[in-house]
Amino acid sequence: MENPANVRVIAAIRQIPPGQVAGYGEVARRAGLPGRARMVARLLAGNDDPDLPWHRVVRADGRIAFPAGSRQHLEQCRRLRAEGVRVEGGRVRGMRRSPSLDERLWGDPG
DNA sequence: ACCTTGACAGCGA
DNA sequence: TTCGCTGCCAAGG
Repeated sequence: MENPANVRVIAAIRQIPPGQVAGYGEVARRAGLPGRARMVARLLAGNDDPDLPWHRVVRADGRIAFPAGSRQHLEQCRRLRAEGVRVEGGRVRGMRRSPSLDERLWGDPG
């Protein structure tokens, strides 16, 4: 990792505790790189560290980014389930979708 | 410099 | 909820 940004992202991914998941954008945000979700994806695509909990990174809607049937998809699903994460139909359950900006600002269900 | 591609995200229909 | 479009950033040809 020559780039400090990449280091931040990797660190953010490592910050994700077992049994929990985070979206790409979420990871980027935590790494102090808002709007760099795709960068996280690129980074993971070229990741070579087996210790990196890449399986805890899913899409914002909780779906696994790999196409169903892919070996990587099975692997991620398998690892998540191994940590007690509920995965159904290639989607992670138990993960609350990020509240809308309005809801977040208003803080009221309306 | 221009266009295409990718483990993405948000909004509207 | 699912599908489609748009916005986004970085890398490769």
